Amino acid sequence: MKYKPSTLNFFERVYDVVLLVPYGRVTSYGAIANYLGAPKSSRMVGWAMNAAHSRLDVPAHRVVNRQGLLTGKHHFPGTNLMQQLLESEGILVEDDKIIDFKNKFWDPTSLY
DNA sequence: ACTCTGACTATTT
DNA sequence: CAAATAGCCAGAG
Repeated sequence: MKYKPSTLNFFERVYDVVLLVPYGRVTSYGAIANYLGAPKSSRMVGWAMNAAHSRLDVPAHRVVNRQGLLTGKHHFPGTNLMQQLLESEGILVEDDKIIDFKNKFWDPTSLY
């Protein structure tokens, strides 16, 4: 079952996927984009996150780049809120990088 | 319709 | 390993 390639729900889809991220786990923009069927639109995911700021309470802190770096931490209020949020979920972060990222990584395609 | 931008990623230097 | 480059796509002015 394929989704419409329309960009109509692009942001909504991103929000849905982020909301599906289990507690104590993180995912990457690319993974979300890939799940949406647009592995090349990873930047759009980040863009959606930017818009998510004005949207629902999207746990954007659970979304990091492929290296496990908290690239979007500068978009959060405060200086290290994102890191604190992650640490409060049991995710260790050091130097803006998630420790044992590979183990904490959650891929939406794993839902299958 | 055109141009610029960006919370990315993979590849190359 | 760090920095630079190119590809990529959709939103905003």
